[in-house]
Amino acid sequence: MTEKNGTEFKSNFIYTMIKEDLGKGLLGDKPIHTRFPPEPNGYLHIGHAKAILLNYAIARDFNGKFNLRFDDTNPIKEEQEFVDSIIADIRWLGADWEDRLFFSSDYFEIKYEFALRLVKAGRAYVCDLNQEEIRQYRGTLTEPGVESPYRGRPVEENLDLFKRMRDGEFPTGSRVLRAKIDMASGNLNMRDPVLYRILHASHHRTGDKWSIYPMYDFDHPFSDALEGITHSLCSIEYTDHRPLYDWIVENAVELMPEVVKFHSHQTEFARLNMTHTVMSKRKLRRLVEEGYVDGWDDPRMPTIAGLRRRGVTAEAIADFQERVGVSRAESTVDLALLDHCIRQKLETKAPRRMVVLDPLKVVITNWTAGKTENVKMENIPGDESAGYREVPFSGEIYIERDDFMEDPPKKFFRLAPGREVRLKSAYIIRCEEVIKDGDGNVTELRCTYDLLSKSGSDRSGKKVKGVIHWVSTEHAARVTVNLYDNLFVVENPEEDDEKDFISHINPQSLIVCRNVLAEPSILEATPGNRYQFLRKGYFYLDPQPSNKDVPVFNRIVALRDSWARKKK
RNA sequence: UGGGGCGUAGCCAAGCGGUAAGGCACGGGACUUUGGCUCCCGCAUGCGUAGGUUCGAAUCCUACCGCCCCAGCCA
Repeated sequence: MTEKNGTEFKSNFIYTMIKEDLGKGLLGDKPIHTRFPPEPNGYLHIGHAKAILLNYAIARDFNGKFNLRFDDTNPIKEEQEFVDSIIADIRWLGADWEDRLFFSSDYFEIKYEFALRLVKAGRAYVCDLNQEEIRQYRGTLTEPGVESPYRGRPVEENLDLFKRMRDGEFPTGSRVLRAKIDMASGNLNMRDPVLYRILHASHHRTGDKWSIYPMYDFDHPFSDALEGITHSLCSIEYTDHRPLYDWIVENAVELMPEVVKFHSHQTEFARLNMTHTVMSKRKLRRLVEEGYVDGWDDPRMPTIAGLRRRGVTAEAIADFQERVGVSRAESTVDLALLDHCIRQKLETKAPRRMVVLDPLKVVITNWTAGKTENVKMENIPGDESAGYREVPFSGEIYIERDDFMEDPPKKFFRLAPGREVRLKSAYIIRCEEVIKDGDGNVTELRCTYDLLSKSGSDRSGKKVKGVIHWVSTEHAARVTVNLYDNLFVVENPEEDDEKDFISHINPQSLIVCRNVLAEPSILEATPGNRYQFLRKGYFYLDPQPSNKDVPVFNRIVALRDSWARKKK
């Protein structure tokens, strides 16, 4: 087993199936070929990432090919803006389609030819029933359908009508082309499904060339077969469509032998759901349109664009995808798993910085007035190659407000009256006096430091349990920090059908901290930089802040905090 | 009441007739100049339920139960 080739250790039903197909020589010398088929009508989210990375990984692991093909058969819903964002997102994720970027609409002409041949073969007919009538004739879940009165239309008449549909002679919605299959089938998809509808609409790629557009069930299998896709993966809800998929491909192989030589097969797997978020396009759109978030790329959104802007790495998403696995069982993955993957990838890569989010002033009373001393800090613990930096220390600093407690519980080992704590990479200080304002709020701590306790050359003999971060007041840089948290307070915002999912939004999903104090080296941050703010979490320099004067850092994910958990 | 799919730990998920992998979460401990990281330990006499076949069943058979999807000229 090697790192690059995952076929040995990835144990899921799809890999198993492919290995069997390969073992049986089912593909001849044809390489494994997958595809990701997005409809350009919205932004991609992490659920799509699962599909993208799965398809891509299969191609990579089996030395096959991976296509990107836009399913653009409905001009009314689709836009160029979305093809651009989808391409950018997939590229960022690292899935490589090489030179195989396709559009379903590229094949409109050959598909039309296929439709013609179906008609000639007597397997498709033009139906004049209106939408409502078609619905009624289709029957119900428990009752069989009734055959359309146009089902027996002669081939020549069908041919004539279908050509005239293409020529734009008839109004939108007035006629459709249907497959002649089985109106009594228990599977509604087989009750003479619509193959083409009349749509006088301008398409983002073909313009006004067409006035008929193919339906998914006709278009998708044919496009797969045309591209030589060996394994066509899709989500579970398409399971019912598989007989129709096969019907189309079998007919394509028979009727279009000059272009279709391979019978692709559809395999379904469960789509990804995650706790504390929503994944449906409709709900995500509502969040954007009703202003609950700042757009599709808001860092709280589960969109690829949102995750990217938050600072999540593509590497973490790929790791997440592999850990989640693939199966046919409906599942909702704990967001904590994604958080774990994010932290794990950043642990050894993100340089450390000291940043105080909620400051409490500390004056060191026995420090020489006006003196500044530089202390040396490692950028990444345990990684010499990441180097060191100098951080200025002085007699007035800020520490995190919650690193002090006036009346601490037994296991609290940070600062408290009379207690000692180490200032990271500097000295041990003792809290001598607590200063409060008129309302009893702590406004300042008076401490003394131990000259002998200097980090790296400690001769004090003291052993303190607590180590806290700090920032020298005089040298502090000011930055803005966006603390992002789960968008929803409940695990499953969609659980209750009665209650609008909006009501579960976390009012604290974004806390903006302005005038946050940071060690001066933070100003060296350049776009794309990720840091660990000591004891706080991983942060990403926002690539597109609204205010360019002050750096804005987005919290990617908080550090694990076993103290916070213990407190509960 | 038709057709299809799915039930293995709190959440994912291997397992394919030989006696329940792994990850996350959780609990405990060690280490620690990040209450981080790392490292140990623990965590299903049990695989939706009930029967049956078998020397042996999560795996095979039967019946039941529960959840999800399908009646777009959306994908």
